[in-house]
Amino acid sequence: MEQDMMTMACTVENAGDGCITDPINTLSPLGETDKGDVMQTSQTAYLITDSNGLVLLETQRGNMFLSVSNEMNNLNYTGISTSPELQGRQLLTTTAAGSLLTGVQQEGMVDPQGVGVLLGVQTDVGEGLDTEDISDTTTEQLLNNTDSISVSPSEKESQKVPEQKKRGGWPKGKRRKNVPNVNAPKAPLTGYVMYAIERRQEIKASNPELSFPEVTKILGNEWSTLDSQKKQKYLLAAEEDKKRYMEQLKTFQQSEAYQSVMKKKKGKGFLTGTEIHVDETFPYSLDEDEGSMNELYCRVCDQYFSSLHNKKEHMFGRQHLQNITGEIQKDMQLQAEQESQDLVESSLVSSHLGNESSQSGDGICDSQHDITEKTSPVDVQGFIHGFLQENLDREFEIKQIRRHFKLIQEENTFLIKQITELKHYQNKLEDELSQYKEINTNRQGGRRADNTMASWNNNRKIKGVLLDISGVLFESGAGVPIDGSVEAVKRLQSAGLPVRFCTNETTMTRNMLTEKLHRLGFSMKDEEIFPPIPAVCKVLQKRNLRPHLLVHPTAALDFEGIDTLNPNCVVLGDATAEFTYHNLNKAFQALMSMEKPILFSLGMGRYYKEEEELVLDVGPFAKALEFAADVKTEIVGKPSETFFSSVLEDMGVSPENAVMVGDDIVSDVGGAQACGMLGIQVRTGKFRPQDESHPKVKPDSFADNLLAAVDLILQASK
DNA sequence: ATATGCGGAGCGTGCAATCA
DNA sequence: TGATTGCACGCTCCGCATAT
Repeated sequence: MEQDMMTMACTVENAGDGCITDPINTLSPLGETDKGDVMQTSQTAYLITDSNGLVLLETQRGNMFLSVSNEMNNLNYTGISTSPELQGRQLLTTTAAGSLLTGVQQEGMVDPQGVGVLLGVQTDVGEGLDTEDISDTTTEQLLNNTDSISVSPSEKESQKVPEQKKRGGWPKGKRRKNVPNVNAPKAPLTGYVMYAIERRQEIKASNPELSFPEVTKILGNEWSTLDSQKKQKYLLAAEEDKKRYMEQLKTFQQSEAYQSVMKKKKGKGFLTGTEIHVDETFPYSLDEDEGSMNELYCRVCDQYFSSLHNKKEHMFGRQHLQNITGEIQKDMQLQAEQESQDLVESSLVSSHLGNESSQSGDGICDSQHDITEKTSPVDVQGFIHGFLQENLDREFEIKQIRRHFKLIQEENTFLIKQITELKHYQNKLEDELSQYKEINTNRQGGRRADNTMASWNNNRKIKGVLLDISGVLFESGAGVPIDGSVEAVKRLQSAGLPVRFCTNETTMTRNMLTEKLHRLGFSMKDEEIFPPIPAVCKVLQKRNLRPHLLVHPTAALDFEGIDTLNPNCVVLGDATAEFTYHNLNKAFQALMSMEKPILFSLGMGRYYKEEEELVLDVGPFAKALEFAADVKTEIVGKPSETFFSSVLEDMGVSPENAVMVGDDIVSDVGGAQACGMLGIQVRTGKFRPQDESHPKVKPDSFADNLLAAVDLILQASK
């Protein structure tokens, strides 16, 4: 056996030179090999009986022979086994420190301080032993004094040549869950836990069949019923441990790693204070620099607590420390990875430059290499690529934002426009409302004229009066006289003023109209009523014209005696329902068939009021034919000057001494003014508030009704 | 939430055996 | 020879009971 060994005479005392580095955690039971030359102790340790106490330690990395010297003070590292039984068990390293020889130490053989003094404890075994004695004694002692030293024959056999472990398992370098940093202090143990640790072993030793939870149950029961004096011992110990923890924690928090993590957290926005400090108020100090608002918040763990107590518990707890230490480890890992990457990159660059250098032969010096490493083209390209990509991303974002902004702007513009329009309508409606309110007030307050005598008639003396019928004497459709109108007419007639009733009414004959007015309480002669039909009949007879009639069927009766065969003109009245496409087209065709087409319109009113609604008058239809046949309409009726002149002629009054009272600002008032008469607009009939600001016609006066107008007229007639 | 120690489930990986 | 399958291994996580 000895011949197979190469003595290296390397003392374990001198293990610091690097040949012994790896700790072994167990020393297994001893035994005797079947060959007799090696006392097999376990899978990991052998005592070699015939080699001066040579000890073979089989470690996880290999085997080591330790020889015991006569000086008893040194345990010599002897060499590597080359025997067939031990082939492949090459010694690599072992530290054989205290923990390694724990089993032996229990036998009083090994000083836990180190193997170097291992044989110093031989005093326990006996002094003056030779090497043979040593080995025998050692073996014996180990066999006699170690409870666990017993190995079955089958085990011996199987352990003679340890089975090679199958490969596989967890991959090298694969990341695992972060293990709490060993530098972080362990949380203090409670009194109960201390008691449990101590008692668990005892209970387990006496009742090895009990499971862990069962033992824990027993422990819990024991602790609950434990004498307070006995409890006090553990509670005090727990208090001491807490102090220990506080001290260690303080130190830990002052450590560079911890501070680094806290600074990093601060940089990420978790902390807002200007500096990190550790003081006696720990653990609150680190987290209280944000002010009392956040004193229940742990920024490291990003967690809120319902009370200071809970937070305090948390700050003492493992999770908080794990978060801190996790950060530290992450930091370290990142740093390591960065360094590794830098190394790879720099080697790549070096190699690249080295090739270039050797190819060009220009001999780039080391300093140049250094500079090149710092400004590595790999970095620059990477940076440029990243920068461009980032730039593209940002540009895309900006484009989207601009598009969105534009849409919102358009929407805004549209809304502003709508608001402006609505405001405009609102103003208009408010104006109209105020006008109506004013009118209403005036009506409630009785009749009112807007002008004094001096201002409205310009000192012109009234000698004759023309009155519109519909809308001034009575409301069209309703068929009832307007308040005060009957009285007003009577007053005019009583004053001796000549009165003529002018109307463009063409839906009934003059007789029918007179009868209607009489029924309403008015008193006038038939010839004082001036509808347009009698007037147009005079014109037709005078000019020898034969009309194509488009008038109301009733009004047609007034054309009795007028030759309508072979028409050479068209007479248009308020035909109402007879204004059909067919009839209008017939009139159009008649006009178009004439060599010199003539179109008479019995009035040119745009609309009038009937039963609370405005309806189309003859004007729009006359304009339609005028446009279609390209003719100029001759108006017979209001506002024709001829019409008004014929009325004035009948009265024997000059225009400047006559006044027209009407509800149609254009036909009545405007037409009269055009003839040189005065015009009064009454706020009845078809009157609308807009008429008071009519762009073309400015009445000489407004009056709420005929009665008010008559007041003005009678004063102006004096 | 944490400590205690242990056993077992479950997962991921690598390797060996097997098969086409 | 490559693909598939099964096994071994290393590791994590969980549960157990209890007090704090």
